[in-house]
Amino acid sequence: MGIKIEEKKKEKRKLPPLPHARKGEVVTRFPPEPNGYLHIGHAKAAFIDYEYACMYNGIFILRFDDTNPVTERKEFYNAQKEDLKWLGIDWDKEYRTSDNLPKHYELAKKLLDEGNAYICTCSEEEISRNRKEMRACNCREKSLLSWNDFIRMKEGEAVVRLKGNMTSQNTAMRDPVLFRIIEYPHPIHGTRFRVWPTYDFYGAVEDSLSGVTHPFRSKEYELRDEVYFYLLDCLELRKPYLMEFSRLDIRGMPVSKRKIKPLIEKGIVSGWDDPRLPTLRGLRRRGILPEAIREFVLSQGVSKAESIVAFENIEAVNRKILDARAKRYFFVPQPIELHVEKAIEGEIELKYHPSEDMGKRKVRVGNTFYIPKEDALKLKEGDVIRLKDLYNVKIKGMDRKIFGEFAGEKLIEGIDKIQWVSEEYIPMKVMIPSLLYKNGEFNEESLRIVEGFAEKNVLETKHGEIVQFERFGFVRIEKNREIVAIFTHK
RNA sequence: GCUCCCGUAGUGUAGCCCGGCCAAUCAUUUCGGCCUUUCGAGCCGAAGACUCGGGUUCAAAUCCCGACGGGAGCACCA
Repeated sequence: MGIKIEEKKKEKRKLPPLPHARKGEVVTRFPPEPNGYLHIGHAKAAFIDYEYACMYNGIFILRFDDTNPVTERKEFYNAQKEDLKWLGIDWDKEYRTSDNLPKHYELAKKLLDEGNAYICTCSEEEISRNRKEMRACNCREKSLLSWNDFIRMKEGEAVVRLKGNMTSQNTAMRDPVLFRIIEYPHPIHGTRFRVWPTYDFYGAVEDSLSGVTHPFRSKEYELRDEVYFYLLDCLELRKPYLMEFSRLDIRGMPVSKRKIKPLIEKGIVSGWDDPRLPTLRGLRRRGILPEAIREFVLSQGVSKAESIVAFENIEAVNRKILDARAKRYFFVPQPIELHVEKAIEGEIELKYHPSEDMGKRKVRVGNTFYIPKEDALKLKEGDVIRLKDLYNVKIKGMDRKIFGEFAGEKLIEGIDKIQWVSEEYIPMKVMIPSLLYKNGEFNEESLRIVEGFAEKNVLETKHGEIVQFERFGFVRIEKNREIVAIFTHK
């Protein structure tokens, strides 16, 4: 019975079954645009795609939707791949949408030839106005321009539009733009292409051609479903089973690139990896584990219901995973000196973990210690405290420092056990990130710094290692010019 | 404004398609207790929800209509 419960607990989180899915025949895809760093919202999409492919022994494709040369940047192709790998996501195939442009052009000609699309020379404003007024422009029926004319035109002079339905209730169907001209070098193809497809075109076409059976996208595309299927009908292409899910929203934390970018530009946060940010790099610096992100993100499910989650939910998942793995060290915030008479001097051993076998560390102790100010302030003469894992100390008096006396090694029940450092300490700063916004307003205290002394053994940690400072919280160690810790959570 | 989507405890989520076994799942949170040489983890217990109003039905969280609330779209951006 006990075993059964344990098995159940360890069982990995699962997604609900996929409609119309058969083992071995599911193909999913994650299609980021290489124009920025991935954030937790991307992680949700990527995990849903990836997990479903795994669940059905299917194929998972990584596709770079790099069809807007103005915004794509070369460095992000790799940065995004690194972030996905960090999450523990592997893909079976990888390609760029931009590599398929010749195929897209072929299909565009087909649409034009068969009267399902037309070349429109109206201005953006005219197009917008006509859409609002549900009116077709002259280009729609009377244009004599061909694909070959189009590709010789200048940026802004003309676009290819789908012949949808200008009187549709769904504004997305009112002749959406399928191709536009952009005179701007592409990070991969340089000036090889000038005509670029829009999302409505390549999204549907690529899903269909690459064999994707279950494409997922976030809810804001819902209105475009009709375009998606109509286009594929015109092109006589296979129609995948399209599904939508709600975007991830975290209270007090801007998730979208749109909201994060200005914060960086204004210097409100230090960069894309600022630990206050829900970018994958920010979360990583903060000590959030990829397993926790997966667990959290999948717990949100694939529903269309909008929600604003609290960051505590991520922390809770993370804490449980971390607790079993993180080594323990002593860190004393705002240290106050404690002088102990009749102290036992020498070298002692402390366990790295209370229950897991991780070995021991050595600490030299003399008669001088430091304990946290917060604990020191509570002390009165005559109190007996315990230096955790060491011995008891009776408080004799205090002025600037505290004076105490050795009071036995035997554990006394019910007294405070306080973490400490001996004279073998290193000064250390802990950065404490918290929510960027509170009640809708910028939180001036979103990044606090606490100074203190850590036991010297912290020097042995690796850059990026996550440890627990006992009674203080989990932190991730960064070793650059100096050694600092970033607070993860309690 | 118009159109579409969504609405289960403080938070998130299962259930809704195929009405009854739902006096509604799980997690988080909060509060008790146990355990523990950490303010962490673990264990036990408690608190707490079907937005509202109508209708259909023997029976509605589940189906229908309406209201209200939230979100999205109305880009040559995805």
